[in-house]
Amino acid sequence: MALSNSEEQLMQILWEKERALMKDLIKAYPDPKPAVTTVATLLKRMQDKHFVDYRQLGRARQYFPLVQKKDYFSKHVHSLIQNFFNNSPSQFASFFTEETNLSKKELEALKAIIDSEIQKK
Amino acid sequence: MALSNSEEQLMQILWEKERALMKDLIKAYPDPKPAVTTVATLLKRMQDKHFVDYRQLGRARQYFPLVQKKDYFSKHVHSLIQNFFNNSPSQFASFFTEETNLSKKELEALKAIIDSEIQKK
DNA sequence: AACATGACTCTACACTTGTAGAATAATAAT
DNA sequence: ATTATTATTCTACAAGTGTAGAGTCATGTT
Repeated sequence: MALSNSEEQLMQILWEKERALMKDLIKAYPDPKPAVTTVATLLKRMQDKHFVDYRQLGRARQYFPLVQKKDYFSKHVHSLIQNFFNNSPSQFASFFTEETNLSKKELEALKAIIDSEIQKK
Repeated sequence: MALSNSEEQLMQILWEKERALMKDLIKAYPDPKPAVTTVATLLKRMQDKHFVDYRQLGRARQYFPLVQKKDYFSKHVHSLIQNFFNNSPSQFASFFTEETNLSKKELEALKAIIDSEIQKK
């Protein structure tokens, strides 16, 4: 099951911190901060969904992500590509390149990456 | 306000058809097809969200999208980039290139596109 | 010892989403 | 005319989501 929006936001914080106590999480939220109970509820739901777990450290819990940001993200992109580009990554890529306003420098960098990928083939 | 999943699915059909009557929509759904009333509900909600409108054609309604697939998609990608790549399109691009398994041919094609984008700068 | 603090669980509640039956209206087919 | 078909609106309901108060328990503080 997928994360809801507010769960995903919390997940972002966890990915950044790698592991965190409740107070760290609250601290990381931008204003207006949610109530502690709200975050607790989200964390519990995220545990049910197997996205988060924790370790009991003394009296506090240290929460940490069970899913890598990279993997999570990867699924997103793939479903985007599937839904919007007929499952064609290259179609997506060209759309992306034209739409996103990359600077010349960024484009050059990207080209270099592509070149190195081509080498690998 | 954003489209929900099932609304988005319906939107895909509409984008493909450009305009469509109820029966066309139902026909376009894969099995198991939803009830007509379900689609009607979705359409109404989508109208409320200003994603869809219709023209009365005789006794039937011809539905059509108010939002371009391209624009809608663009927002998605941008928010992905913002959430996952710290707002750096080039970071995203390199991740994408490495993750998605593009063939050599696709990579070459992509490179050509990038070249032409560079020219424009 | 008494109280304040922090973290967690329970409970709740309004809103959204997925899904569709019932009722209605209009037209098409017999 | 009677009936079948199709599209629409109304109503509903379970599940999921966003948000948080109340209560509890352990610990830190005075």
